[in-house]
Amino acid sequence: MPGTHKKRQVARSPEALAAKKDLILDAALALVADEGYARSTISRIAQKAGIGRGTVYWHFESKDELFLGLMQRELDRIVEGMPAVLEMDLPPVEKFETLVAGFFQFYEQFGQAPNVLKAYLAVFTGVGDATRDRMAAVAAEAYGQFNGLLTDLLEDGKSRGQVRPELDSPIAAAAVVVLLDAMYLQVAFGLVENDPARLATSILDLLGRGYRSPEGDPR
Amino acid sequence: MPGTHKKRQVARSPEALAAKKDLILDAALALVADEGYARSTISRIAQKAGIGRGTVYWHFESKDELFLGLMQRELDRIVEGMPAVLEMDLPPVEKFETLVAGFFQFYEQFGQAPNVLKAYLAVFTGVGDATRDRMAAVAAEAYGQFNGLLTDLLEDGKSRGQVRPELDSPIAAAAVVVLLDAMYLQVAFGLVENDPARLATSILDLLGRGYRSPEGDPR
DNA sequence: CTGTACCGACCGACTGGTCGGTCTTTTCCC
DNA sequence: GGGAAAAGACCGACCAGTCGGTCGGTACAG
Repeated sequence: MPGTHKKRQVARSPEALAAKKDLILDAALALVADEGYARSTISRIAQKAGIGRGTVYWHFESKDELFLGLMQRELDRIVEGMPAVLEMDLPPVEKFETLVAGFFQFYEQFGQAPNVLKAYLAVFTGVGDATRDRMAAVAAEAYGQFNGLLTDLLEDGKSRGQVRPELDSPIAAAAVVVLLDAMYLQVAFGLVENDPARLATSILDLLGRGYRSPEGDPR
Repeated sequence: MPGTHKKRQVARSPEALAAKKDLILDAALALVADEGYARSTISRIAQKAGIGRGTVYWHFESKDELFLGLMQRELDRIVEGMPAVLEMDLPPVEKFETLVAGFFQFYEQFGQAPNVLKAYLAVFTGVGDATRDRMAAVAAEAYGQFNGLLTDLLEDGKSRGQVRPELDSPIAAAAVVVLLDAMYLQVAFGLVENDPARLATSILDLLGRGYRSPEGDPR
């Protein structure tokens, strides 16, 4: 079918609606990623999405609402892939590390890991207080899920002698989640000059075996 | 000397100048800590400092310059106390952990750790690109110093058998620095509901001994 | 009188959000 | 079927308000 020109999309269906919303969110993400929240005005988001200013407000109640939706969408994507790892036929510690490695890879898939991270942070700090609380709640839920999986794996690992029995699993899992995600913030802002990949490997090693020599404490 | 009213200070000396600058920085820090960067306007900073709007611009070239100075000042304070720990009569691993613990305590001394952290982050994301780069450079130097000390201590620990010999000290040190500081960001934004103190303890334990059971890998 | 320290009215730029209006698609009545 | 009316999707000029920064001025020390 030649000459299939669709300069004006028809929309109307829920899918098309969602697609348009995605279009706007994509534009917002791209913009905020390399210009920061402050410069990501509605005008420019609309311009980047190739739509009118008012249209943005037709799809989203406010600027804050737009960015809340952005975070929600991205976090949903993270959570989505997590349960698959649990289906794998591996000992718990391996699953644990696979899950963690997957977390590392998550941002890479965007191609521009630092900027994406930066973007979320920029949104998070640039947005109004009430919205920030809601965003935190959304994020906390995603983190809670990840945390729960890791806790279970650590417990499972304990029962198989792979994990130190005296470890407080929920707290340790929380520590791991916090540290992993947080590390990327540092990398994103260029506060550390090390290669992220090497840093990630080192962190996994550090978390797994610790820096202390296993031969007791000479003290 | 009764009736010592000094509604108008004389200043003039470099110390008084610096004191005034500090006054402004204090106001900016307090404001940004509990209102965020976006609401920390020059007007309100001036108001909080009890001075006129124009006066702020007499002491600082621009708003960005003000916040750059703010970050510089606070980071200088962190770095200041670090070498003292090295003088202590302790084995390297203990020094290492003391240093790390001191880092934990640093923010507590403000009384409102989360807000201060949040403030820096808000400044960092709210500020212009050029200023952000300069701030990152300032931060990177402080981090570099901390990192260097930790690396030395790990190396020292290796020579005494307290630290796993195969550990890549500079990378591990970087990982620790990154993780420690970054964790507070998470806590500051309420992304983790755990008690920061317990989390901190768990992290130290995790970094020191790892989650894996020392009895080899059953695999 | 000169230079330092300080002040706050004022300015231009820009922002998030609104609103009247346009064009397209669907619905409905005959 | 056809034509009118309603609904949906979209647009951008406009508004009120805010912000960083300027600038003319005052007070005072030397």
